[in-house]
Amino acid sequence: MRADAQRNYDRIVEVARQVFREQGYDASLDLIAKQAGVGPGTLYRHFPTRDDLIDAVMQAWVDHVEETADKALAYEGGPRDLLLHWFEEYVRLISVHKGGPAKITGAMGDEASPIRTKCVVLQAANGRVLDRLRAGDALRDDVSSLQVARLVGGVATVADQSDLEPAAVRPMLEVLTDGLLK
Amino acid sequence: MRADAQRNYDRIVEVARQVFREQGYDASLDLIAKQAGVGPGTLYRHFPTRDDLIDAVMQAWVDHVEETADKALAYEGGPRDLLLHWFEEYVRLISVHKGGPAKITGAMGDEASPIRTKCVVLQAANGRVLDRLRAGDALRDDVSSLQVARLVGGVATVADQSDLEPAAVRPMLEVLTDGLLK
DNA sequence: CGACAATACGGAGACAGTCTCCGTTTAGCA
DNA sequence: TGCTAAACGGAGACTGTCTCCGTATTGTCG
Repeated sequence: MRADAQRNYDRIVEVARQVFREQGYDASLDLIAKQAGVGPGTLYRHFPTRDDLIDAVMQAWVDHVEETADKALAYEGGPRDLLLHWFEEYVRLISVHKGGPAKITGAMGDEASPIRTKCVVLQAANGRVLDRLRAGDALRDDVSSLQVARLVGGVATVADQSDLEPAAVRPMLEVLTDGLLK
Repeated sequence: MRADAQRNYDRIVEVARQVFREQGYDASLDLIAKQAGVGPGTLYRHFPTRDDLIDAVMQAWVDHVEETADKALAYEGGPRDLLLHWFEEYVRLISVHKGGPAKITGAMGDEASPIRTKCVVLQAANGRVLDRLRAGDALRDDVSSLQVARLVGGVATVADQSDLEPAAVRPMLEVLTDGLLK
């Protein structure tokens, strides 16, 4: 990539991250281009679709996901607390941006989604935690990791769309936890 | 209301119902106006916001909700089957239109929502079923009916956005059911 | 019946967002 | 330094939302 192209690419991603955080994922892309000091054409050449831009914005986030899963796995305690704690982290992770839960959970399992890579990372992290529980024979065995991701994603989506406090989300996650453990 | 106004109102609702079913709740309103043979001004005078139109479209649906709850309550069997059956019906009810689950579940608890009346009806129906279970001391008592509605709504939202088959939704509802019963 | 408010209509157009095309500019190599 | 491929960026086409206001219709009252 040419130096100027790289410069603009980075600039756009940086601005987009900020704007998405402030206004949600449906912010105007032309506005992002303007704030980044480039024309709309430049933005659309680098990121043909909105999802492509979102994908780029989330790059840093990926590392954070793995780290969070590591921490959750290091947790010493019962299965219920482990799972509940992980679910809370999971919700927090996918809720960094307004509209994020719906976006991510909707793309989960969709092979063709532009943000697929992010979903894979998230699913891998979730799978690691669940496998630990499966190893201890604590998890009911008629649900897949994908289904669990969708269940928790569903709670996060509702919480996001209804502007719920974390305190209001917790009991819902408890229900999930109890429903998932043997 | 003047006769011609009434005529146009009915016409718009009828067309909107069909278009929403085909294209989802974000279909173009000007297009609905055109198909109904009226100007955009007329549509927007009758229905200032999209939600107002959606609300009108859902009027017939309200009756169906109550009826469905009645049927569920008439069910003879264990709490688990009763609850699971009701949840499946609930998901079906709010999934009549693409985007419906998110729309309805997001509005739940929002006093100012234009589709609030619909949510109230739905919550009342849900409350009736849950109260029956509470009477039999079968339901965990740290969750409200609203929280249950959000949990099931979350599953429906994810299913809607990921185009899941009913068969894929069932196990998720089973997890909820098991998590909710004592 | 006819006239006159009151009510309702509807389309032109302002505005905002998406996305593309293409003439212009620039980077980087020879 | 000169050349070419790569990249830029903005004008503008297109689509959807929503409003304003001149025009048309309704229904009532003398």
